[in-house]
Amino acid sequence: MSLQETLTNKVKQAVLDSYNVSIETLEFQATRKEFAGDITVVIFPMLRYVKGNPVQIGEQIGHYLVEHVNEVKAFNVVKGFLNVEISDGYYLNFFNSIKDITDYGFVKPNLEDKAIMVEYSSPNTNKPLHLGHIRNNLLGYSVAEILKASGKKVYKTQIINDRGIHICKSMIAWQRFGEGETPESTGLKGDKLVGNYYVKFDQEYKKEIESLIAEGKSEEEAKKSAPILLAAQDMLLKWEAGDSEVVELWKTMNGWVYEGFDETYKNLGVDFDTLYYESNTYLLGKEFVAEGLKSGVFVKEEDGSVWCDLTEEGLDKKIVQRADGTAVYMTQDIGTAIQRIKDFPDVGGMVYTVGNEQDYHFQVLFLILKKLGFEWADNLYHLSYGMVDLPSGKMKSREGTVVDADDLINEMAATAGEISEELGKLDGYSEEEKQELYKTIGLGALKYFILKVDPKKRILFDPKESIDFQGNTGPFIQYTYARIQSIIRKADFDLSLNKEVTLHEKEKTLLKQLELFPEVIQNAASQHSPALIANYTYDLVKEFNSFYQNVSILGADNQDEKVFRVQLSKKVATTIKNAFSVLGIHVPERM
RNA sequence: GGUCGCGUAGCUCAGCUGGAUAGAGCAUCUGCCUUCUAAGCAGACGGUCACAGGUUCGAAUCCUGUCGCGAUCACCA
Repeated sequence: MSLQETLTNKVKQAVLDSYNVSIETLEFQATRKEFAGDITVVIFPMLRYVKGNPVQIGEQIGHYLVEHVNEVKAFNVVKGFLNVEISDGYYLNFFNSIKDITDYGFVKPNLEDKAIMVEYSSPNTNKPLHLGHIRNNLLGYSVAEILKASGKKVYKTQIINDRGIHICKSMIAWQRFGEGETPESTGLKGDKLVGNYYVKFDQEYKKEIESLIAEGKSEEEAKKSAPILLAAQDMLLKWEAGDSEVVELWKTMNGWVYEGFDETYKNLGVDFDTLYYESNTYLLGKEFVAEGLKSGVFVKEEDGSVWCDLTEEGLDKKIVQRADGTAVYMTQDIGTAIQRIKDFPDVGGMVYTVGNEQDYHFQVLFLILKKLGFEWADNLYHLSYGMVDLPSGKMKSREGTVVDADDLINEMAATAGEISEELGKLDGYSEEEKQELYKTIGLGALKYFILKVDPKKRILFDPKESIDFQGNTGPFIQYTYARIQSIIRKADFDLSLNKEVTLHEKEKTLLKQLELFPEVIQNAASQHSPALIANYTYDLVKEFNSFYQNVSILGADNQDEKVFRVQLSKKVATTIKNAFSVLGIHVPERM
């Protein structure tokens, strides 16, 4: 039985004995640090059942607890708050029970349970990844890892938006202006090369519009009739018809992009268990549109377009298939969802990591899947996150106002390198080891910067103000880990705990913080929020540094204390490491 | 206009399933490296929790309205 359960029972008993009333629930909170005590029982809610003065009631319960609960050492009552002091013995026991559990806080997946599929990244294949994708990738990866740590079986996936007019635009521009350029011939990353032609298309398109307007056409007309756009649209038709030359070019250029993406994913440290391509799933979507028509979930308009009427649910009508029979975004998302469950029958729910601009889309998608009768439709979650904006506003690939993912990752490592060089603590490291470390620190700074904020909030990223390496940052936490490793390297004595020690206040605070970790993992999983892990880790590390700076570890008064402090530090380090692992952040041995 | 989200210190963010005097970091200022890594520690300064009502013993937190910012309401994705 946990301490809180014991206290709950005993408080209830105390109230029953003293006032002859039984109460249902109690409210506990951690005692604020300005008061003596560890756990606080809030008396106010009891006043509904127990008539009396909250201070007196608190005193009464406090006395009862001291008498009947071993772990309760003392108490004090401030206003309606009963602050209970817990004995060192309790915390030492707790520490002994977790000391050797290397994955403390994590729950082993129960393979009987249904798995969760987490979708993230899902880029278009016509341009390189940028900071917005980085947020998506980090969030998706981390939420997947958090779900795993909370005891779920997880598949990571993405839907690659590999077909459509956008990729035809890059293709047509490459055909016309590319002169046979390849990643090999230019030394460019494949996604960058293709992205250049996407920009090139836009430039040509704009030129053509201008000259058409000069010839007297209206802007709207010009936008629709620009030859290069018509060529792209024509190419899309050819693609859908299976034109071998177009399909060949499409495969080649997408191949370049995938190679580029893979490199970025590798650098970011994210991975996928299985991939889906839109070009493979939109047809299944159409099948289910036909089925939905039969069952009356959808209706066909006179022009042949197919709709889902969601007005009863307070939403609009939504198109699921065009008049010409071609698939829309919704069609293929329906297909993809169904395909995934077919491929992985153990999946019982899905998480979609997609920006909040698509809130409505997912509301509708989930509703439609439910109407189509899929039971798993109840377990779909849109992990909706805020946009990453620049001071100048939204990032736009075509206008070149993007923060490129690869560039940013490299810049972060470079900055980490500069700081490290200045501090000069890496004697004995080879150049290779140093570069590896700079990458770890740079990525740590970037990932933490993004993951520590609540997913649903938008992030303003100012490229001129570089991401911090001090304070509430990834490197600060990594630094603390490295510090502990340094101590462990020096502690070349027997580390088995013998006698019980008297806890220092800072040690007790650390133990209390460690005690919270399993609960934090569970909360982060149920709320799909890496930010909770980040903030927890920061609090733990802050406490540790205070301990480190105020209490001598290797210079403790006696061997027992020394051993205990090293062990405690070690546990803090592994907890940092584990917490950071679900954020996808590595920790260094030195820095 | 309808719908959804956000609004907390100069800046970036915690806290939001209601509880004590609203917490961190950055920035500014003061101390601390002849003792375990100063990417650190200890402290100072800084708040009408957007605004107005309401519910409650108690509201940053819940409800309603107003204002501001953003998103969305396509036979685009």
